[in-house]
Amino acid sequence: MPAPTLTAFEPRKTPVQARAATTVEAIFEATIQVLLSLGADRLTTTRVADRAGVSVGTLYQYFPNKQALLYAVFEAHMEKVTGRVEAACADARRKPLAEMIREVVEAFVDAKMERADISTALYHVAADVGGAAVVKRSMQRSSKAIEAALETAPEVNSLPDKYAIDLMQAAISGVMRSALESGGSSAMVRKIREHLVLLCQSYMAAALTRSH
Amino acid sequence: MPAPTLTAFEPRKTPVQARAATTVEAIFEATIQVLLSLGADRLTTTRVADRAGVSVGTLYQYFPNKQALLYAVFEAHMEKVTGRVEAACADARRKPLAEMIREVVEAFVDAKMERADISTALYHVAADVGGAAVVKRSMQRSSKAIEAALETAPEVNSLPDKYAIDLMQAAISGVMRSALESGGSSAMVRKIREHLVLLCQSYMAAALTRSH
Amino acid sequence: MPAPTLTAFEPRKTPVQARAATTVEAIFEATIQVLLSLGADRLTTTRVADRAGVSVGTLYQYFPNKQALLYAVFEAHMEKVTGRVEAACADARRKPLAEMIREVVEAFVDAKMERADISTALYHVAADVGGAAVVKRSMQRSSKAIEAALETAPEVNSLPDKYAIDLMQAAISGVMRSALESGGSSAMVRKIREHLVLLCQSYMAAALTRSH
Amino acid sequence: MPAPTLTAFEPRKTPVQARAATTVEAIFEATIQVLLSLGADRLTTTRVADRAGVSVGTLYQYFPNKQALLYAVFEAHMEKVTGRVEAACADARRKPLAEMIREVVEAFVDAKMERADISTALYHVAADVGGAAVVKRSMQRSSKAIEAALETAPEVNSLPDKYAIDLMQAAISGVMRSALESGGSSAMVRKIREHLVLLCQSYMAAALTRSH
DNA sequence: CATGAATGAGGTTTCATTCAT
DNA sequence: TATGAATGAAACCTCATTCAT
Repeated sequence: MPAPTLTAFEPRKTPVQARAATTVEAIFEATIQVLLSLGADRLTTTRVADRAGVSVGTLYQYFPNKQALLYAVFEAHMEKVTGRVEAACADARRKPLAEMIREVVEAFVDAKMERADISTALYHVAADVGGAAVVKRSMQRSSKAIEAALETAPEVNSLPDKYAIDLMQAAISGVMRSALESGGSSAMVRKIREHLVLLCQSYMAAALTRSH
Repeated sequence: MPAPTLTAFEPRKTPVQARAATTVEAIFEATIQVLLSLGADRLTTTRVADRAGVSVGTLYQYFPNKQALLYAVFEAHMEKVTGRVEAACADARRKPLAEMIREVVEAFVDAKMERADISTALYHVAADVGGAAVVKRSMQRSSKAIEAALETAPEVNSLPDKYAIDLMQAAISGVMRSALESGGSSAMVRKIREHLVLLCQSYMAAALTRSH
Repeated sequence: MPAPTLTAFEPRKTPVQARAATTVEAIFEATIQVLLSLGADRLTTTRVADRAGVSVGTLYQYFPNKQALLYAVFEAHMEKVTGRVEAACADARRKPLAEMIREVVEAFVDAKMERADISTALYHVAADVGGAAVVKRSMQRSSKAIEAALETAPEVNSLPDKYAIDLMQAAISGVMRSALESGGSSAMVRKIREHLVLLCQSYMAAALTRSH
Repeated sequence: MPAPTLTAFEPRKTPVQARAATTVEAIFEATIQVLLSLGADRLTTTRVADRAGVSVGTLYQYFPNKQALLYAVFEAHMEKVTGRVEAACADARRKPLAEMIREVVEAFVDAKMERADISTALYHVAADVGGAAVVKRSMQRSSKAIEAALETAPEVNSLPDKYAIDLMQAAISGVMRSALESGGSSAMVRKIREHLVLLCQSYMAAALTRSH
């Protein structure tokens, strides 16, 4: 699986006129619409342009190719989710460990669920677009935020093993992905959210105990 | 993501003759080779046939279309992994809970890692092919096996909440996927395996406690 | 002007079935037809395929891209002309110098004029297709043939300066190109042919005198 | 080769203001730059405008379309070369025939070589742009100048056959083109220049003898 | 006058699939 | 049964040109 060259994805030009900004926004939105209604492999640049009410040419003024477009959309989505997690971490400082973890986990779950449809649609896309790199960056940012929060928890003396946090995140992501892909009801989601909190709490407790 | 019709994927004919079985095997192997060397989106039926040393026409004698081929390959892979987990569950009966979980988790990790390259390559494929259904079936089988094992553990009186086991599996899968996609070293994999055991042990303990 | 990579032009596959040979021939012929009727920059692969009575896909089975097709056509044309010159050289052995030159020059002129339309059409094409390399190879072959012939001329003791023959060829080509592009009448062509002979005879005589 | 309508190529407006003249000059220069760095088929109006530091819109204020631009650039180049030849002819009046021819030929060669890169780049362009007409006009002007010079040569009583001069020019052009396209070293160019003088001297001598 | 965003026809190329041999 | 030539819809992307600002 030859990794796509990331440099090829940079936006072609930055809009200077007001009109252009609107256009880019419309293209973004249209991409998601098409993704949701037709799925990743029936998404074509022409269709996106149509839905956005612009011509293909216009689309290509801002994105050098299809991948760049999808990459940008994916990145924006990840940015939103990561932002939420960071915010939750900031809010949770100095609270007891269990509560802290609950809040962070719930923030993540809620962020994902809020635009569940988009999340699901983007899973399909990420693979063909070098999404791994974006995911990695996001995880690193989240990790940093979580570590910083953990350090302020009253029960925590020393940080856990450096893999522990990443692993926790991967576990959460995996569970959410699984839940989203099997299209669980909202009742189910509530249950999963509950359990995910439990999972993280018990794992963190264990990991911290071990790290003495 | 309009789910592909599953009925369309069934193999066109069952290889009754020895020659046919060989051919199908060759096609399977070739598919994986191409997947690994060229990636999912440069995989074409012609290329697979070439690599397998048969003509495209022959390929289409055994698989009604490209999706069916990929679906079959994916299914076979999942079958292998699931089989391993089931075997581990059978082996672990009556052992103490912690040990039981260790063995099951390690079986899963090892099965995935054994053909890590294939696992990774197939992630890309699963999405376009209705892999979700296969995954679901696999998880259900594993769940059943795990439950059956758990019932024999000395410490366990009552089974945990019915979501707990699925969630544990989803967590494990998620972590493994993340590890594979970021191409971790074997040292890292060992560390992750360790932690994954810890995660599952602590989570199961917590979930069982709760279910009283 | 970044020279096109020549390796990219090699035919994609050699026809093994009889049907295929016909197809390739039809594509060649169609290319020339389109070139003549619409010109180089309105030549599209689709149009060529249509004219050839096959689908575009078929065209691409034999030529990896448009350039490869044009390159092949150009090469075939040069091959024909060069062949004629070589034959003329072989025929002219041992004849007096003036006559020898007359025959070679006339062979070249006649070969070009015989398919004057194609020659003209291909000038446009050669540039975009790395034709320079083909031209060079042709010239080298012709040079060798001419040298070999000259050595048998009774008046010639030593060969002329090594640039002389190439230069003579370039002069002939240039004159023919000019004549073809300005679409001279056949009367004019006859006149030009006559003068070209004179030019070459006098130049060769001078060059040989000098080389003592 | 359907000849483009020449009337469509005339510049849209004559630059009367100083600013405009600068702009046009910049566009000319940019065209050549792009031609040299990217080649004829990656030359786009937008790219030229960018390189020239103006907007596409501005470019279209001075040239009604792409062809007109290229035509103008080509014409300017030919104008320079032709001018040089005319000057050489004027200088050479009354000198002995051999010397006269030497000077004219050398002027032509030197003019071409001075901007060898441009010459080469423009060969590619001329074809798509109706350059034949420009070439023809240039040749006619040169012919006139050469004839006028010849009449003053002491050895010349009557002018040569009316094709002779055109043919000589075509020969020179052909040789230079060939030399430029094969990218000869400067040593080689000197040799070619030498030989070209010889070729023209001997041909003219022969042609004049004949015309009695 | 200059700008540059928008247009969209049209070009090249791919590839899953069929079917005559 | 196996073959592989042929198909052709459909995807991606470019670029000359226009026109509102």
